Amino acid sequence: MTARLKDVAELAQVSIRTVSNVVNDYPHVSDHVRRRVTEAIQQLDYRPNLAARALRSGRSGLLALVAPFPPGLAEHVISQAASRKMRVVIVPQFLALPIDAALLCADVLPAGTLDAYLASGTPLVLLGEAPDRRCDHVAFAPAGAAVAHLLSIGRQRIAAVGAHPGESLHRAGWSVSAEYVRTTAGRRPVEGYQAARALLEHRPDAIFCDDDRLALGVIRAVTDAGLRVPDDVAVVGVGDSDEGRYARPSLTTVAADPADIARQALDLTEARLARPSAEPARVVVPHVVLPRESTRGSAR
Amino acid sequence: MTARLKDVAELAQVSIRTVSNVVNDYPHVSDHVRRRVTEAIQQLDYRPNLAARALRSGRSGLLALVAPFPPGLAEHVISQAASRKMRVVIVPQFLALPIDAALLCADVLPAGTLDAYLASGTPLVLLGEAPDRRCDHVAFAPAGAAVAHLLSIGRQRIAAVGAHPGESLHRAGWSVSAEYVRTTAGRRPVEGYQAARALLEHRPDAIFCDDDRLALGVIRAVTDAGLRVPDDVAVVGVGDSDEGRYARPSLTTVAADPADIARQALDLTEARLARPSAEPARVVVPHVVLPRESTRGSAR
DNA sequence: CTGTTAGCGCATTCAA
DNA sequence: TTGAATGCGCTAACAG
Repeated sequence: MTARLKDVAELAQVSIRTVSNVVNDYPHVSDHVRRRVTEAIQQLDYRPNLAARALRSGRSGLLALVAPFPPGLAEHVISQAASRKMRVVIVPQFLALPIDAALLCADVLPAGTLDAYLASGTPLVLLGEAPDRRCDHVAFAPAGAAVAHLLSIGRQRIAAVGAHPGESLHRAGWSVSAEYVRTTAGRRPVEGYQAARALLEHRPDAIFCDDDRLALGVIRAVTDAGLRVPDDVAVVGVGDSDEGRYARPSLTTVAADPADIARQALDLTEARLARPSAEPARVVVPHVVLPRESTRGSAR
Repeated sequence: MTARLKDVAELAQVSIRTVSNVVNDYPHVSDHVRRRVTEAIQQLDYRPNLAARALRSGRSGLLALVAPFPPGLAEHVISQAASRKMRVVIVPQFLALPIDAALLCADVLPAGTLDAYLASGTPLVLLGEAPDRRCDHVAFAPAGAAVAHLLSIGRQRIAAVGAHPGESLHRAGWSVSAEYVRTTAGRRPVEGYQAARALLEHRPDAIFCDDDRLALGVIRAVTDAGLRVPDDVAVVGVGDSDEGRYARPSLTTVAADPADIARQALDLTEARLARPSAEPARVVVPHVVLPRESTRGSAR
């Protein structure tokens, strides 16, 4: 049988309340008592029942990252959340967990899901480009920087692949005709591959992908078509993934500091939890282009 | 104010018990009543409080996948779990969540963590090679198939990179000297890259990596060293990742059917939950080599 | 087939 | 600074 607060209290000869105080790091416990309680906890291998705690307190201390969530970013969110006494879970959909808040990548949300999530009443922080006035938002719009980089290396016929490539480019002040745009539902390489095959018929000299994994498929499609990257077609991704860095050619990518994104997202989350009815906030995180072989010529 | 069972019961003019029955799909509810209750639920936007449910029932219906967990496998576990009325969360560490069971990739566990997890009393299912007699286990040992494949294409000086490369090869009946073995803590491409740089001094003609992501770094290291893949050095990974499939050269990999692994793991989980004190079980899932360019010559 | 009710383990209000 | 007692929302045992 698993130990309860009551068992610890009996062993330590104190009340339940005192044990609770110790467990939750309340200040007003005498050192003597605290030690006795701590020992009892050890001895009984007491672990708080989180379901009970969540029920009673109305808070679970859990922050959900809704998949798909970039692993490189998740890493930072997890480590920073720990120092803020929040624990992180990654959930496949917005499943009914007793969570305090959720982080979502706005750009890959299927239509309509955001409404459903909002209806749940759970505080939401959106990451990415698509703006939504109804919730907090860490904004990150890489298309502009990507296009600027491609223009700077002399590319003219810039195509785009991703969730909302037309809108992204448009916001970046760059308009392209429809045949230079391919929308993908997900961000797997296979989707990039297929999109690129279609795109290549129109002879772009550069392809911007709103995710590195898409870009890896794009590179393969370009080279399979007998074209060279970057000589014939330059490719830019987003996110600075490990795989892109070690691909051949290595992938030029647009990225923000993931620690920065994580910090902003957690700041917004904490602020929201402290003041649930505050106006939705929005912060913009800066990003940089990391030029690699896919836009500047192979190392050999 | 969020609606409770009681509110629904009042609106639907039935008892709390009946509402609970409807919510939990108990059979013995008349259609008429069921409809009234369902409408009340809709009208009040009632959502069960999962903390309360977990506290009361002692079960959360949650299966945790402990990260790092291969995304391609997680996908199958998630979809299959849904049809078994289990929900899945991915947790960064074995954090104190009210979970019913956890799936762990055995080969990447830091030493000592398994003991800690076992001590928690949570049912555990291990996936991978490293055997542990204390818990259920879906066994998968790709090294043998990888080595056989490399031998079949005439390779002799086979090196290995991964979590326990020496042991893996040894179990596969293939012994290598220490300079052909590099152990990595994680499975990121950078670790494969560094391991391969060291390995290349000893002129292997093949490198087996116990994970595709490692292998991508290895390929880059080999080509950066001015050697060709596969002509000079063949490379084999494990896991059939999307990135490996679209890399250049595309990555030969050893993989089991992820749907099969997921099914076995969930079968073991369900059996364990049904009979917590049963003897630990072990199932072996078959795997196949998927030959691609990294062992058979580039497409062009 | 449906109503009534007792706790699950904990945080917390009110006393002391 | 600590103790006793209440109830969070729900499931399930018991009753009808």
